[in-house]
Amino acid sequence: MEQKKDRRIRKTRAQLQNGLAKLMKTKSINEITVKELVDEVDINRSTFYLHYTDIYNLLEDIENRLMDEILRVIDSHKNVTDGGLLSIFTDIFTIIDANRDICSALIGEKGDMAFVQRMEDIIASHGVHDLMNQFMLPERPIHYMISFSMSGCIGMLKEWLSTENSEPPEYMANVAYNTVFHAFKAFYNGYAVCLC
Amino acid sequence: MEQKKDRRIRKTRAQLQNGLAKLMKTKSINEITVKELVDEVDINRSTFYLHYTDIYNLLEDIENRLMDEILRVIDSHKNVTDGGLLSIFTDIFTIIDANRDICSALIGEKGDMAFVQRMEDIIASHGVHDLMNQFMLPERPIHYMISFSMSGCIGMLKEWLSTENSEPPEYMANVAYNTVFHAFKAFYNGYAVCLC
DNA sequence: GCTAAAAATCAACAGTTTGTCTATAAATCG
DNA sequence: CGATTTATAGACAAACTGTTGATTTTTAGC
Repeated sequence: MEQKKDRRIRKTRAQLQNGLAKLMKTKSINEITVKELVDEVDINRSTFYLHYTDIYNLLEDIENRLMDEILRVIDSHKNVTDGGLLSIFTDIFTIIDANRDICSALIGEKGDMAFVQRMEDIIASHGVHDLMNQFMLPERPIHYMISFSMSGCIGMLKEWLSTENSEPPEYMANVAYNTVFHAFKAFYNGYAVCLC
Repeated sequence: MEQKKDRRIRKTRAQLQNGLAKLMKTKSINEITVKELVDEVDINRSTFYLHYTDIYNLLEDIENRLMDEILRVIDSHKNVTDGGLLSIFTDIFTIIDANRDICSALIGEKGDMAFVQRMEDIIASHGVHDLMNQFMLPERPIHYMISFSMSGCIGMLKEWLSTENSEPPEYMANVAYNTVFHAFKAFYNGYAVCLC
């Protein structure tokens, strides 16, 4: 889809994206001005407006790149029948590990809730069927269970990103998968006695 | 602690806080200017700077009010020995229900990650001991489990706030408590066979 | 390599918001 | 009531914004 375009375009946008990621490590997104960013990466301010409308539009572009990457890898083995959720988790943790800087900014203290929401939606829409097939669960309260699990995974992710030299992506994918799996299983078994 | 101060001060700050909550329903916090807010509530711009340094400082004040309210209720029955987590959940869901407008803004799509983090920390620091006592869990991976559960609760909260005429706070507290409880229990039972 | 096209730079512009300042009017509490 | 505190009003320089037009540089395709 995305044409490769002019080399200058690719270079400029990469500079701006990396520059924003760098600035976001020192201050929150709302404090970052266009002028400050273009000074940082030594690009003319007019050039910025040639590509983006404002800082948030640039951030959107960065998020889209990440999302595209994740979606592409997920799609690449969607025909795998079993272990769907585990392999999706592995993919996501791996990609995030490769983009640690920007991801810790996006998911951290001064992060972007909309991005987190998109992440949750992706996991939910691609991974939940896997669990639905294993447990026959009633429609109603399962909604809360899904929200719980997806946000829970983000929480693990957040914790993982906040520590240096942390566990490898594969380990994290395992922990996340097992936790969600057991949570669903417990929910399934305990549903009749504890809820409603 | 908080002196009641002058009536004018209370009135002005309340106006600004309500005005921001109202504006946050239509646009994200970063797009809201001081000028726009004072026009909305018909207060002189100089007056705003008499109380707050900027919009984010005002938001901080709002969050602090909420946090104080939650902490006060939690403290009020900390001497209760059992069912600690459940009663904390009930308190929190009740207070949030009473402040639905501002809470859905803070936790929603364009919300404030720092606020969410504070909420998770409160639940974790006040409610986790309750679970620790019931399950003897190893120190290490339990950290991820705690993050998972706390973020999971926020996820439920988010889902709950996003729907009109939703379940009563007591019901939600029950669902959240049971989900966390069973997740921990499953984690405890399955730990040896599934992780590490 | 040459050339037409595209992109980056530069300087300048009006418009807005910001934060601070003074002086003045109004409201509060004792 | 009267002293004190707070809100208002207007003005100010400073910074950032978003756009424009003219110019230079780089690119892709032949």
